[in-house]
Amino acid sequence: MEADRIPHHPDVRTITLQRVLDAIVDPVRRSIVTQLYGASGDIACGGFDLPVSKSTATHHFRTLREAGLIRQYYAGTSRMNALRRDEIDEVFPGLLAAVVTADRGSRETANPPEPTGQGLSAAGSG
Amino acid sequence: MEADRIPHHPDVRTITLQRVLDAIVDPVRRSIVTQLYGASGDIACGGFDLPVSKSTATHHFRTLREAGLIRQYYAGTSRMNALRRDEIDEVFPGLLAAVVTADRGSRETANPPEPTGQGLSAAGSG
DNA sequence: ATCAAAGTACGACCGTCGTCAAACTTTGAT
DNA sequence: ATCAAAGTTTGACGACGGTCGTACTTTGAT
Repeated sequence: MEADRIPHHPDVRTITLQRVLDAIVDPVRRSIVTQLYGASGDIACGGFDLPVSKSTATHHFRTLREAGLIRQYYAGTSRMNALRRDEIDEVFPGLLAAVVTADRGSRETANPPEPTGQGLSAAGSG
Repeated sequence: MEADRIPHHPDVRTITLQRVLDAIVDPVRRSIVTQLYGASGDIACGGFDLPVSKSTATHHFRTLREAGLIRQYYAGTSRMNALRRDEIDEVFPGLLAAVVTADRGSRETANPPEPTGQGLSAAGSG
C-alpha cells in the first residue's frame, strides 16, 4: 500500500528554531539545503552529491523533512525533495539566505582540491 | 600567575561556519549570544540568566570563545564577555541578526507560562 | 512473472557533547 | 593574614546522534 508513502510534514507554524538549527548544523544536511537552494527545481534523493551511504542519506532527509526544511513527494520510485524556502523565510527571515551564503563561502576555502595540477583554468578565488 | 588569564581568541579569518553553528545550536549558548546581542555593554559570566551550573557555564563560554563568537577579558575577579558582532557579520553577513531575531521570537512562544487565565496580570511562576 | 532501481526500516556501534560535583586558583576586601 | 567571591579544571557519567550493513518494500520495465 502507498499509505506511508505520504510522509508527514510539519505545519509551518510548528517549525521551531531549535529543530531547524539541529538540522542545518550537520554538514551533510547543510549541503543538501545549499544544493537545493541553488537548484532551479526539485531534486531526487539520488541526485545529490553526498559522502554517505543510502541509509544514512535517508536519515538526513527525514531529519530535514521533520524540521520543516524540505518537502518530499514521490515521482515513480524516486523521492523528490523541495526546499520550503518561502515558508522558512516567513518564520525565520533571512536565516536560510545567511546560512546558505556562509556555507557557499566556506566550501570555497574548505575543500582545497590539491591544486597540484597546473590547471590555470578558472582558478579565480574571489 | 596570570599567564592563562589571557585566553586564546581565534583570528576572524579562522572562524568557520561549522564552529559557529556548533556553538549556537545549543540553547544555553544561543541564549548567551542573544542576551549579549541585546545588551548595551559587556556582561560578566555571572551576569547571565542560565539554567546550568557554574562549571557547565564555563564550558559554554569557552565554546563560544573558541568559535570566535565572544571575546573574554578580566575585570577583577569577573570575566567579562563581549560579542564579536561586527567581525562575525563581516565573515557571515546577516547570520547573527537572523539567528538572534529567530531566537527572540522562539522564546516568546516557547515558554507559555500557563496562559490558562487570559489575565493581564503577569502570572509569575518562579 | 521476473528483475532491477530507488529508498526505507531496523539494529548495532561508537564517538561526541552537555551535565554535574569537587577541588583548585586568582582577586579583592577586611 | 584571612576570608569570600568568581571562575576554571578535572574526571565521570549518560544520552543523543551519525554511521553503516542488511533486509525489506514499492515501482516500473521486460
